[in-house]
Amino acid sequence: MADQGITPRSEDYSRWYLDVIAAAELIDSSPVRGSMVLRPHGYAIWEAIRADLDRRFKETGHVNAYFPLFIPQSFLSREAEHVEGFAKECAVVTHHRLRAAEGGGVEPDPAARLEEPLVVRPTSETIIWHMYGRWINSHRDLPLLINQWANVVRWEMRTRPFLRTAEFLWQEGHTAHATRAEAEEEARRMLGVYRDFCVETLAIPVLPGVKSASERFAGAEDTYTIEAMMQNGWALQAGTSHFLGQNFARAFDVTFQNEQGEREYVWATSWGVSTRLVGAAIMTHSDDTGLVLPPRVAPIHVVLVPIWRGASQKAQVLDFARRVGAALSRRFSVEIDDRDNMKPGAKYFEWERKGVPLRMEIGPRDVAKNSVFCKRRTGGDKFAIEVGDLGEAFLDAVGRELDRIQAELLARATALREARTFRVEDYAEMKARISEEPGFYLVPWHDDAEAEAAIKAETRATIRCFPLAGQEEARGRRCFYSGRPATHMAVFARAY
RNA sequence: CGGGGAGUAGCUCAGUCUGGUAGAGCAUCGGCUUUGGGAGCCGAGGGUCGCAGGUUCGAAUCCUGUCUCCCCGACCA
Repeated sequence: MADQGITPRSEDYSRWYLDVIAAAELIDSSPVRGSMVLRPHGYAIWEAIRADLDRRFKETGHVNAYFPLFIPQSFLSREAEHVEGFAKECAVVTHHRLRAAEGGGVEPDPAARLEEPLVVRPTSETIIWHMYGRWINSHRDLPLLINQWANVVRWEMRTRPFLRTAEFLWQEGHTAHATRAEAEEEARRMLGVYRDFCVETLAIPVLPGVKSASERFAGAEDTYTIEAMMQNGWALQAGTSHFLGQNFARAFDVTFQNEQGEREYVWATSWGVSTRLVGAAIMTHSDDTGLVLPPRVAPIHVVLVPIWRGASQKAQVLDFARRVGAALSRRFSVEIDDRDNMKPGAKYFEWERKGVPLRMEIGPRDVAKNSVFCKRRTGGDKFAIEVGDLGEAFLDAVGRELDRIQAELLARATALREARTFRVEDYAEMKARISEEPGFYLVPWHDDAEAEAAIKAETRATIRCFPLAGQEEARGRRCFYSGRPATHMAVFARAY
């Protein structure tokens, strides 16, 4: 293993993020610009996220399905705003066969040009609503609550591992409802599911809110968001949920017969989170030593490092470690690092880099005391846990340590966000501070797209959202920019 | 897509200016010795110098093109 120097956050935050990812062997770059290879340790984090969310989706009545990767080009033009939003970043398939090229290699066979080009999905509203048109006839077919786990492609100009890649993994929920109220409720319900997931599972505090018109999803009437704050004070949109009105129903002519026998357009929502969440977790919790992961998504919960001197100790220590490991495996994901070509200290550094929440050192002294010597990835002194008869009491004790780590991470992230959330009354103050003190700037705001654009040009900060909570504070106040009566409370921040 | 930087062994890099046929440390493999916070000794393997053209007797080195990565912008989950 090469030297895994990690640039300190204080020196270069972007570099630090890339170093952490490389040192933990989460991803590798691929030969194609902007597409990343998810290595086993990185993919395992996504698998944990997916398993947890999938359970939450099913608990709220959704079912999974799978729609095709390829979308007929003509579908993208059906909804005017939608095409405008995505046209610039679509990959298009034009041929279905290669042939040998002159001078070696291969090239698309001109004789195999597709009659209609196929777009690699940047999102699936169009093909899904095409299908919904065939499935929905009566109010008895509604609501239709479908989710899919898939990859999508958006040909981004600038990419960043996990946070923005040309191809990424995500889930997209697409629901159809009989009434506006029901669809709006669904969009908000799923935002709540995302919020709960981020807080409970990823230990990331998030701010739920509504997007301003300029940040709204292409084709949506309302876009809801959860905004997270990274350690450098920048905002990251961690998930979105859209109330799509009847836009896609009209574009794809999806109607249903209501109880009075009248035909009506269907009301829609869509909502998604992506592998960006892995990046959010990394950026929120990791430190200058390397990756830190919340136990609930850590691929390995506990690593056991046996320590011995001489062959007889080795046999004794390994036997004990394996019995402890077997017991822990009943409830946790466990790794026993019995490599004999590495000293214990080197192993500690390696597992810390990889973000394993809890380490147990097992040497002759621990065997004699029937305990394990533990260290939490979040810090603190080493401490012993009695293993007893390797029963439930031991597992409970280990579980409490993991819960404690989970809670510590959430508390730290919450404290950082609170320390970096600023209430500001006038624009000059934000403009002066935001470079040196990046964070969430909560301000009274008179909604105005031009003013928003002007602020972005001057400060590079954008409206991340109008928080769902606390909008009543805007009443009777003046916009921090224009002085006009405030229509909203807005959060401005630099964003990824 | 514009501006800047970088691609040489698994990793970090030297060699490029001044063209002469590839090097170090770490990692890897074998052996011995080690193991409570980044081990030591001995030996070995490993590179069409990102790729494609060009100049030249000869190219990692000079020229042109191209791809990928990183940083800064504009665009975006």
